[in-house]
Amino acid sequence: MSDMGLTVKKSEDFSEWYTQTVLKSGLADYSSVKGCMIFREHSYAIWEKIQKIFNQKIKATGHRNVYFPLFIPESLLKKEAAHFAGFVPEVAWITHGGDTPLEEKLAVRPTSETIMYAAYAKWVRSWRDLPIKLNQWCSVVRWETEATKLFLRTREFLWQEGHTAHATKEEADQEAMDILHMYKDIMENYLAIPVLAGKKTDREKFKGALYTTTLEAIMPDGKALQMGTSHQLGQNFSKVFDIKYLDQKEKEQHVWQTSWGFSTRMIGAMVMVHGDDKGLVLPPKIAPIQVVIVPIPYKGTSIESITSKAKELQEKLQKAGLATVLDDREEYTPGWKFNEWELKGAPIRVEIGPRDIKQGQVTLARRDTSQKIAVKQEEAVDALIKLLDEIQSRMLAKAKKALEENTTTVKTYEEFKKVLNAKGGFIRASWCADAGCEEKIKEETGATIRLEPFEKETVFSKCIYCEKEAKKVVYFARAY
RNA sequence: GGGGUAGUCGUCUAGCUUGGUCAAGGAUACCAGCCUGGGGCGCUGGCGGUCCUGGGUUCAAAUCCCAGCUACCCCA
Repeated sequence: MSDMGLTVKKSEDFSEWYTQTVLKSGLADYSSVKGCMIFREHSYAIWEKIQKIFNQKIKATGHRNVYFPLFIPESLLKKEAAHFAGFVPEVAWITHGGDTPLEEKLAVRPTSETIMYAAYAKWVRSWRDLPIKLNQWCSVVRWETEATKLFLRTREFLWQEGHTAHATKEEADQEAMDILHMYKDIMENYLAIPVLAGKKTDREKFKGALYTTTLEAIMPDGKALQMGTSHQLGQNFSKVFDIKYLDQKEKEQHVWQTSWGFSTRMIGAMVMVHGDDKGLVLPPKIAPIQVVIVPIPYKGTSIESITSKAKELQEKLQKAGLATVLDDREEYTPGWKFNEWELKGAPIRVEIGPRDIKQGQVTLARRDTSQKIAVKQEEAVDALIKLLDEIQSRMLAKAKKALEENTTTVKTYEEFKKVLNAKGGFIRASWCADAGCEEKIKEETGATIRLEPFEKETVFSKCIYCEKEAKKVVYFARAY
C-alpha cells in the first residue's frame, strides 16, 4: 500500500523531494540489484502511453519495429573505434555460460548500432533495398560507476532506438532532423516540457557519429537534462560494417545512416518539472488516468443515488475517450483518496456528493491549481475535455516561463561563473569554437556546452574563456 | 573521480553521546470488529523485528572499533 505524503518541500530540498515523490507516488522502487530500479505500474503505464504516441508517429512515416539480440560479440562492438572507446568503460560483459568460459565474451548491449548494422550489411545490396527504417523498444545496460538516480541514471533503462540507412547524405540529414522534430513535439505538446533544440559539439557528440542533434530541458534545480538525441552517423559505420549497395549507375556506394533515441529518463524530467509539494502533476495527455471520480457518500443520503450518478458519468467519459477511474473503495475516506490521487498526479478529480446531487452538479478539482469548479451534470463531459486541454496548455506555458527565467546571457567568464553558481540554468554565451576552451570550462566549472542552437544567433562578445574572436553562440549548463 | 551522512517491525522512527534499566518503545501500515465519510476519521483488540552483513573489544553490544554491502546527499 502507498505510504503517507511527502515530508519535504520541492523548494527546500529538491533531491530528497524528487526521491520521495518517485517512490511514494508508486512510479518506481528499488530492487535487489544495485544501481537498477523497478518501473512500477504507474511509470510503466506512462511509458506505454509514450510508446503509443511515438509508434504512431514513426509508423506513419514508414518506420517499423523490430527486436535484435541483447548480446553483442566483442568483435562487433569493437569495429567502429570511436564508438567502442566511448562505450567500453561502462559495458557489462558476459564471460561464462554456466561454468564454461565463452570463446568470445559478449557485451550486454549499451546501444545496438553494431549488432544491427552487422545485419544491415547482409540486407542491403541494391538501391532498391533502401531506405531501411527500423526502431526497437528495449532496455540497455550502461554500467554506471557514478551515483545513480531513479529514472535519470540507472544501470539499466528502457528506451527506443531507431536505426536507419539511406542512399544519400541529404536523406540521412533529413531523417535525423525529422525525428528530432517528432521528439520535440512529444516533449512539448505531450509531456509539456519545453526544450532547446540544437547541435552537440564534437566533444559532446555521440561517439561514432558525424554529428549529434539534441533536445535539452532545464530542471527546477538549474541542471540541464538531455531529453533525446538524433545522430547523423555519416558513413562511419557503413564503412566498417561494409553496408553498401549498387546505385542506379551501377556504382558501389556506402549507405548513410542515422540513429536516435529517447529513454525513460523523460519520466524523471516530467516529475521534476511539473511536480509539487503534494506529489506528481501529470500532463493530461500523458496521465494514465486523466479523471478520477470520487463519490462522497453521507449517512442519511442514499448511497445508491451517488454511485449511480458516478457510474453514469464514468461511462460517458469512457465513451468520450477519457481514461477514467471510479474510486469507489469503501474502506478509504474521501479525504484520503484526494491525497492519494494528488500524490499520483491525476489531472482532474471529480467529486460527487449529496450537495452535488441536490444541485444537479459535479465538482471538478484541478490538480495543477487546486482550484475547484462546480459544473452541471449534463455539461460535465464537455467541461472536463475543455479543462484537460486547459491544464495541458497551462502546464506547458508555466514550464516555458521557467525555461526563460532559467536562461541567462553572459558576456564574461566572471559573470558566467557567478550565474552558474547562483542559479544555474542555461547560460547563453559566445564561444570561439575551440575544444580547448570548452574542456577548460568543463574542468573549472563542471558546465558543458549543451548545444549550439539551430537558429544561428549573432555573436555578442568575445569568447567567454579565451577572449579571442568568438564564432558562435552556445548554451552551457551543468547537466544530469 | 573525491568527500559526507545514514541503515532498528512493511514504512517512519525512539534508543546510540555515557555499553547493563532493551529477550528493543512509539507512530503509521496491515488483520478483526464497531463507527464513519466534502482534505490522509475515531475507538477496541491483534499481527509484525536476523537492531544491514561479517568480524573484533567486553562479564555484557542496537549502542564502541574494523571491514564489507546498500541507499541518499554534496563537490569536481
